[in-house]
Parts: sequence; structure tokens; C-alpha cells
Amino acid sequence: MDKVKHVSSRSYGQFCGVARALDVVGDRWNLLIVRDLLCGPMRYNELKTSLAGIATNLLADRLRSLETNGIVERQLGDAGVLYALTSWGAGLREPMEALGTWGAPLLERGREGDAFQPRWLANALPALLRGRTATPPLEIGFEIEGALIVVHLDKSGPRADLNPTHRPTTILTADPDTVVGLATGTLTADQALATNPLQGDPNTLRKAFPHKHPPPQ
Amino acid sequence: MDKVKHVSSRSYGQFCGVARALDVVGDRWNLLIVRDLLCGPMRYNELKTSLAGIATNLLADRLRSLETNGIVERQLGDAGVLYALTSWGAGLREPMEALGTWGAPLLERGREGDAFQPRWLANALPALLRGRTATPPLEIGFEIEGALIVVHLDKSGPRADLNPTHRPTTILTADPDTVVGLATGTLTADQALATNPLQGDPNTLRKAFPHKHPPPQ
DNA sequence: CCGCATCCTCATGGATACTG
DNA sequence: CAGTATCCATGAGGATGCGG
Repeated sequence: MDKVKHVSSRSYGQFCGVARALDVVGDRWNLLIVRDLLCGPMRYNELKTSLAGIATNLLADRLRSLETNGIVERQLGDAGVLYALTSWGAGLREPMEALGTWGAPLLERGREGDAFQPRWLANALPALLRGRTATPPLEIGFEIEGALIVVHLDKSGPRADLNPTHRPTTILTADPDTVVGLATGTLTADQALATNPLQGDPNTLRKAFPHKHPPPQ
Repeated sequence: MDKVKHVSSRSYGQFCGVARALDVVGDRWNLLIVRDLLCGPMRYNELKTSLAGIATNLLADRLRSLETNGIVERQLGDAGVLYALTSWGAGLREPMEALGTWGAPLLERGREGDAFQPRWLANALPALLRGRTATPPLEIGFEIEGALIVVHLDKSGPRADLNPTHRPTTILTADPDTVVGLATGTLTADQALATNPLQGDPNTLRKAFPHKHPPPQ
């Protein structure tokens, strides 16, 4: 008696876009895999260590089901297997950014020993800064746990690059909490500067993060 | 040895807005409960029949956890208990609309015997029609499984009302597939009219749904 | 009826070991 | 490195019970 290969996660059986979406990405870990892949293709073990806690059989299962559902594709590269989002899978960026923005207040309680990957912050920053523009364009680096995230603010909106080749002149060295505080507006530039070392011009940081958000009504 | 009352679903333990969001709404059924409540407060049994398949203990569990997480609140109304979204919970509308829009292509394969609630379509329509405006304003009703969904298109963007007191003059009587086809652009107004009865002016429908979408690149 | 709580079964998730 | 195999813990699904 051959084991039925656990073909599909239980469908909600509802004629509804949200329900059908959750049928294919609603299972545990799925959206976090997608979040990681939004920064670019990754290897199996990269994913496994980044997700920090996922069981290896689950990761394999999830990647298989994401692949059969057309969200992820395997790329046989020169250096082995790479997992990447398909173009349809990449369309999950908007829902994920919306979800991350909604969940940002939950980050205010701090790290609490949670795992952290610079990639997650690079993903979140453009969404958190959406609507903010700057003329002339501003460019600020955040050095954080050994990585460098460069945020660009100009009239086309915010962008973030992870470990780019080019280093900006203004770089704040801080921990994840501080950067999130700046982005969500619970921290002012001067509050951040009080405890974190900055290379370059403090006014660049002040211009990008001028004041706290008004309290949420 | 008293059972630990299954306080919290397993946290991902990641310092990331998406992960923290999924910590509180990522469990099975949670987002579908929120989707239903986006249309307004509901009773326990309304939710139970609408969700069609959820076990009653699970619904109770989920409502409790959503309540302790500040997403849902109980309202002791005149006619018993009502479950409603808190204002923070209502902020899930944007992520849900984005997710539903992303999942809309999955609806093209049709009903397939799936359950259906007019409320789900009323939720989805504004997101699916986003970007479409009409001057002068258009008002179209969809009569569908006994319910009436009225879509308004004007320069402030699309809206949808479920079973309003006012009846528009133009009403298409159709099944969910057809309405979704019109909204996602896989069906033209004339294709819909060919098989579905319309009260009122065909041109109103044609103006609102002028042609098929171009294929997604 | 409505709003749950309990009980039982089985599918799914999680941890660890092992292999091509 | 990229997974598979195995075993145990937990959560989902379904039926039923029960007080208000």
C-alpha cells in the first residue's frame, strides 16, 4: 500500500478570490518562503537557515506545492538548484507589503529574541515608507547586523537595496529595532542618533525621518 | 494536570512585519473570518454557516484568539452576541483586497461546486474594479443567488453595496461566475448579456465593462 | 433555537536522523 | 548540499451534548 503523497492541502471549497488564494499559499510557512524569495532566487539551504526553524521535510513539501501551483520555479543554475518566484508568484508582493504594513505595529514591542534577516527589512522598508518622497533625492544606508540596506527617497517613491556595490555617504549603524522605529515613525531621527553611530551627514537622516507619526487617531 | 488552554498558535519567532502578522491571523480560517466580518458584524451561527465546513470548536477558538489579539470584538447587542472587527482589524481590508485580487485568476476555472456567499463578491468587486471610474456615474445591480449587489462607478472609484434599500434601474441577473468574469475582464458585457437576463439599459452595462482586459502581458 | 464545550479520529506540523 | 524517511506532538474535522 503506497502512501498517498499528501497531494494537496485541504481546500476551503469557496468560490472567493481570497479563499482560492489561501488554498495555494495559506499553509504554514508558504508566505514566509515567498517573502524571502521576493529579494531574489535562493538555494534550499539558504531558505532553510533563513526561515530558522522550519523542518526540512516541510520546506521540501512547501517548495514542491508552490512549484506545482505555479508560484515558485526551480532554476537549474551553474551552481546547483535555485528557487525563484514565477512572475505570477512575484505578484504576491503587493499583498505581502500590505500585510507587512498592517503588521508593523506588532514590531513595536521589539525584537524579543526573535530571529532577524536583513532581507526582511529590505523588503519591508519601501512599503513602510510609501508615500514619502524627497527632493532633492536622499540616499541613506543602514548598517545592520553586518548587512547594508540602502534606502532611496526621490519623487518616484521609496526603494531599498540590500548590500549594493555602491556605498552611500550617510550610513547609520543601528539594530533592527531602531530602523523599524524610524520607518514606522515611533522614533525620530534625533532619538535614533542619540544612541546609534552615524557616518556622514545627520541632516540627511533628519530630512528623511523628520518627525514622529501622529498617534494612530 | 490541567490542559494548557492552547493559548497561542505557534509563533514564527521572526522580527518581521509579515511574520508577526501571520502570528496573529495566519492560522487556518482566520483570514476568512475577517473577510466575512469586513461586510459588518455577524452572529456566531451566521459565521458558522457562511464558512461552511469550519468545525464549531475551531470557530470558537479562532474568535477567541482574534479577540485577545485585538482584531475582533464581541458586541453585546439587543439580539445577542455580535462579532465585529476592531478598527485595527478593519485595517486588514487592504491586505485582503490585495490577496483577493492576486487570487482572482484562480476563479477563472469556475465554481466547481464550491460554496458561495454574495458577501464575498461584494467584498471583492471594489478591489477588482479599482482604477475604473465613470463620468457620469454608473450604477449597476447584480442579482445573484437571491441577493442584490449594487456597484457604483464614479470619479471617486468603485464601491459595492450588498442588498441596499435602493434598487438601481439596471440589474443583471446572473450567477457568480458571470459577475466575476465581467469584473476580471475575461467576459465582455455582450457575452454576459447573451446568456443572462437584464432589466434596464444594456448600454449601462456596456459602459461599465467595455471590453476584455488585454492579456496579462 | 443560539453559543458554545467535549470527545474522538486522523491529517498535518515539527524534530531528528539518515542518504545520494 | 539537497533533500528523504521516520516518529512523535499538535491541530483540524466531525459528531454530539448541554446550558441559557
